[in-house]
Amino acid sequence: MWFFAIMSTDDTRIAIARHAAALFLARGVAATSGKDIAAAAGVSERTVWRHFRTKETCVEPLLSQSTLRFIAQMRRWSRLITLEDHLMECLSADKNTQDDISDGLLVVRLVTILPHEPDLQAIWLMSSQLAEQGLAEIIAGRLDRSRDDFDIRLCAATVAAAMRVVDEDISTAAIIRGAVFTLADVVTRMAGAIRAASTMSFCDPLPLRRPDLQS
Amino acid sequence: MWFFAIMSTDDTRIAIARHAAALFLARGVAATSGKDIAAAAGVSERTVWRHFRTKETCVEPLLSQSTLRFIAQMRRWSRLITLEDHLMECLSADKNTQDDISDGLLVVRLVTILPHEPDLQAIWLMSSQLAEQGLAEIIAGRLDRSRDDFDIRLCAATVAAAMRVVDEDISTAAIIRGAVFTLADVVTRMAGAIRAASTMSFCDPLPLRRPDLQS
DNA sequence: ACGCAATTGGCAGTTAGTGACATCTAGAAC
DNA sequence: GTTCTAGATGTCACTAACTGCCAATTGCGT
Repeated sequence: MWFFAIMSTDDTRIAIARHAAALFLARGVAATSGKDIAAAAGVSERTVWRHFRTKETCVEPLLSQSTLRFIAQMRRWSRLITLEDHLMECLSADKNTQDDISDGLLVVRLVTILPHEPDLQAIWLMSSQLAEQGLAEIIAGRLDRSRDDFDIRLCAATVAAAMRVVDEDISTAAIIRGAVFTLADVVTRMAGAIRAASTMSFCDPLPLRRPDLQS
Repeated sequence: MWFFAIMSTDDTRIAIARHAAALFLARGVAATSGKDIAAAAGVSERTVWRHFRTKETCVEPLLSQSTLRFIAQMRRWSRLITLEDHLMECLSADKNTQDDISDGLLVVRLVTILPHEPDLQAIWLMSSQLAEQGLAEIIAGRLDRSRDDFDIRLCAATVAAAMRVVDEDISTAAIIRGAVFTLADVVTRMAGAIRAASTMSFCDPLPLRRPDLQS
């Protein structure tokens, strides 16, 4: 029964990620050692290196977690619903548990220090690419295409890039300039950017697949 | 006169990058040590670490060199010329020296192994972001806007993402499947993707700036 | 020829990361 | 309840990655 075992390792992974993020935010990446992260997370240094190849990648679960959750929500996007309506659901239901909220804050704060921390920037871009792959499947599903089609990959890449830019813009506006955004604000900006960026039209209601083509 | 001195350091940087790329391609990143790279490049290990923070970043000059050259060409893009016509110039003039050709081949081959080498993937994405910044300036210049405008950054991000996808697609098609592309093929695909991805219209001839607004 | 500034090499030392093996924990079987 | 077992963690020795310091070299200006 490796299922529960894996859950627990994911727990330690995310725990390490949270403490690593806090330390990176407090002192910067260079001034934080693997030993520091291990001590803060209450595990041995060996355990840190067992879960992460480098100290920078320690924050990766934090970033990929939020994108994976978003992608999982997007998978439920009905073909009858507009992008705006579904985004509204995704981003409101997103704020579920207390952990999700504090993790989201950590991510937003991390995004604001990306310009000074090139190593974290690389991780951030990788997590954006994770979103890109997920989006490729979602868009492919909506348009009855393969996720490997060039057009689908192109569209997913531009949409993922647009979402990343909106993320960065909103994060810096919120943390650096103290701006406050309502859910509607975020949905409007995100949907607008996605619509502008998309190279194929998948944002508005689409005809249902013919039943005989589906399960 | 630090000018020639810097040229020489750039020379050693690119020399190290070429040998590192060759080794990464031959044995993979994990099986290549900093000592190996230093020996192949004919410099001391200390010199490698003086120029690069990690062994993975050793290939970065190779990637950024090609994007920087492309960006430099794009800066000369006249407002009276269509994207296709200027791309034709950029990509044909691109194949200038023998070094440029072999470097380009190295880059293309590196792109094909990105899926197996996550560390190199991060570098690749960073170099795509470098292109993004350059594109932001170019697009801003064409549209008389600031490179910091959200709309400009958004457009630059989507265009850079599109170019990256085309790069990846063409590279794998060429190396893995042995496809052959003419200059016209590449220009057509690249321009098509850029046009599809662009969120603002900057690809076609634009009215000249009024002379009194310019130098 | 000399001096200066920038680059490089050598080497000691620190930090990052791995391998091998013992220990611990928690569910499964009896 | 005891035992068995698989997976996670800890300990420790070790290699690879990387830094600081200082001497040696290079290349250009005077």
